Amino acid sequence: MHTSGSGRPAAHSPRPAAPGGARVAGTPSPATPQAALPPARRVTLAQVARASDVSLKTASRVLGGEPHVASATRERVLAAARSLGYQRNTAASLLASGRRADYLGLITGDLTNPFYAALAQEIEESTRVHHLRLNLSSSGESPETEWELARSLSDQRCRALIVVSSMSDHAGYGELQRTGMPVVFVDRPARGVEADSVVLDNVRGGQLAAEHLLAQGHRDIAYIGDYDWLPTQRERFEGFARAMGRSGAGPWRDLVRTGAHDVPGAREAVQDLLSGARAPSAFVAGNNRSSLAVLQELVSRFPQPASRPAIVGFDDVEWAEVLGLTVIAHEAGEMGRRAVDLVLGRLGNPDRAPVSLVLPVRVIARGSGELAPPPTR
Amino acid sequence: MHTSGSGRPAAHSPRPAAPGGARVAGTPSPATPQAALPPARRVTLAQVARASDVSLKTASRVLGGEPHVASATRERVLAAARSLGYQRNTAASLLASGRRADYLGLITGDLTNPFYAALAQEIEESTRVHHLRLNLSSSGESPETEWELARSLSDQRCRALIVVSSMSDHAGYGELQRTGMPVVFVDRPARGVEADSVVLDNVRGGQLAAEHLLAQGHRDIAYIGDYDWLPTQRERFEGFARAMGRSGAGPWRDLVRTGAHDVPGAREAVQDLLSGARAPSAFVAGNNRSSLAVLQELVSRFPQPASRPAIVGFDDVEWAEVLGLTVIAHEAGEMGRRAVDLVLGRLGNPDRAPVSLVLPVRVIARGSGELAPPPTR
DNA sequence: GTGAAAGCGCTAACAA
DNA sequence: TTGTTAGCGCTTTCAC
Repeated sequence: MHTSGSGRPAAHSPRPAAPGGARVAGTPSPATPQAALPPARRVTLAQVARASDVSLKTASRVLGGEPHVASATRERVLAAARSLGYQRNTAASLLASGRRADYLGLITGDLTNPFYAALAQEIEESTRVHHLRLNLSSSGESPETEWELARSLSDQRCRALIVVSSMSDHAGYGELQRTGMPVVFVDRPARGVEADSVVLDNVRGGQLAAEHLLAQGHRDIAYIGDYDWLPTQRERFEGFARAMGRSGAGPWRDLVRTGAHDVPGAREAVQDLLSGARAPSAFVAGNNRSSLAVLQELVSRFPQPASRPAIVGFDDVEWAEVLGLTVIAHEAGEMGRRAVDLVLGRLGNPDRAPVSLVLPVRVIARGSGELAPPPTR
Repeated sequence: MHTSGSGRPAAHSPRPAAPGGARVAGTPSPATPQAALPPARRVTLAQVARASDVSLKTASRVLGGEPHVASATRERVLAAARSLGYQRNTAASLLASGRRADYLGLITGDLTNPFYAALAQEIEESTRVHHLRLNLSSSGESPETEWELARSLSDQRCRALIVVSSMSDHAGYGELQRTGMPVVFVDRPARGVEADSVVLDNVRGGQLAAEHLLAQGHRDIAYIGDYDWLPTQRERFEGFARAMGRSGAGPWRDLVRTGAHDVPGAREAVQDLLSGARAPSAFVAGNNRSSLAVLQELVSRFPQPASRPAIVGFDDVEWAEVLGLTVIAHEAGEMGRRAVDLVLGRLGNPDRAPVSLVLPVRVIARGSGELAPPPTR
């Protein structure tokens, strides 16, 4: 048996041709070779009809779940379909009927961000309740990829689309809407197109975070934020700036670091701040990645929890509780449910005026945001 | 402006008809009503052909990216397509060509589990490299939902399927394979069907966890595990049991709690153990959910880190480092890449013998697993 | 309750 | 380089 491993793998080896560290267990070929089976030609409705001695149309009725078929006939067709291994050809069905597919499309930016994962999960569940499926895909925050995915979904006659968009202009989506596909924007508002959207009250979130720390007596409050083009980042920062401006806390802008989308990037920003001339006594983290980055850096630099700078994070992720992290929380799940409701509402009433929903945020105090600044001032 | 919120929402209100806590910002209707536009009838290739004064076939060639078209003709068709807002009908295209769609299907069990999220992310990226899209959906660990999704994907003539299966028997997948769609099983092995698979060396993982704690002198080692039907859980437990059995650590089976899939469930199990007659001095957590649950419970019961029971978790999640959690780690990303390689390999060579890959695991020591048992024994 | 014919929008084969 | 013809597998009329 192999050993317990040899350190981290070569990062992203493009095509691991050789098995590398993996153990290959050649499955012994059992006695049922699949070569004996017919070629990859699919069973068609016509074959089922012939086998059960009915017309094509009757077979179609049965397999399409239509009424007005004698139950004896129905059973016969069903049996034939089962024994032949019939699988409906969705493409043909869609083409003939002119209907749209039975799934919603969801384009998100990053599967591994727990916030989007929670959102996707909730959308999935809401979708299922309405007897629709969900086709989830990720743009990797690339506008080009996003548009490609959106086009592809539209070409596939997807029923409706929910998008966490990384595009700065959504005029192109108008083209898709015009073919009868509702589009709902989540987390980031629609720009340049009339469409429904659900977003968070980000301005208020940023403001609450700053005010919470100001109330503890902090003045040197740092802000760690995401990409500057992200509407969520801009709005959260706007709220932060508003509260800081009002507070008279001095030249707070020196302690602002934005543009870091992942944990390593944000961590660098924190390191930079902590080794700067004016070390902050508190941090506002603009999302869950930066929250984690700030925590990692603080924990490693300040072994005693009580002596650490304060921090208010964003997004109430699963690990926030155990780390005693004060956060600006919101309901990702609620956002998902609302998005599905909007999409279905518009499916039922395409001409309804666009709706923009703004969901509330709130502070959850867990200790990290209630630490006082050091007395030596 | 509304206040900062009013506690947690009513859990899963089925259809939030009224706006509730959300602010509705009615978007002012701009001057471009979309009522003036033509109905939702799509532009067809025939219309593009007519508009650019070429045959249907030539238009098809241009829009299908085929060669052997005069560049002047090509431009003319492209221009017409653009100005008419042509969108290819994928269903018709697939039907006529008999090809399969340009995406892989991935069925996973739980979008919000960071392990599966990382897996999906990597599969997405590997897939994109090969100019294919990814259609991700979640079964919610329901075998029925999984099969429905698999059938639907197959009916849509999805190119190939990667599954984190919650079914106990996979014979049904054979039917899908027979129509020419490769199926690869990830994280959980194929049962009852000949198919490629990539899994972790779970037995060894469970064994390493137990041995690590035994080496620190622990004897009262608890095990917190997932659903008993999960192959990963069974194998991890098997490894744990093997190490414990060899160790002569007494009646260790009393300290085993399995069947908890989510954090609250696992947390209950930990509470139960900690208030039992024989409190464990160490924990092995069978996955990242139970790791978090154990940590939450230990942190809340034992304010001093040094006095806490030891813990070795499973899955190297993002928050493990900041919490000093010793884990059994593996490469979820590697698993994803291998799965895509297998799927593409089989696409190129359908008759190749099934391959089973087993990826290695290893211990990452971060402190929580190196705590000694209390001296009072 | 059942069936015949037409055609959804596109591509494959072949011809010109 | 371009066009013609014949379907792909299904659903929709509309008849019986």
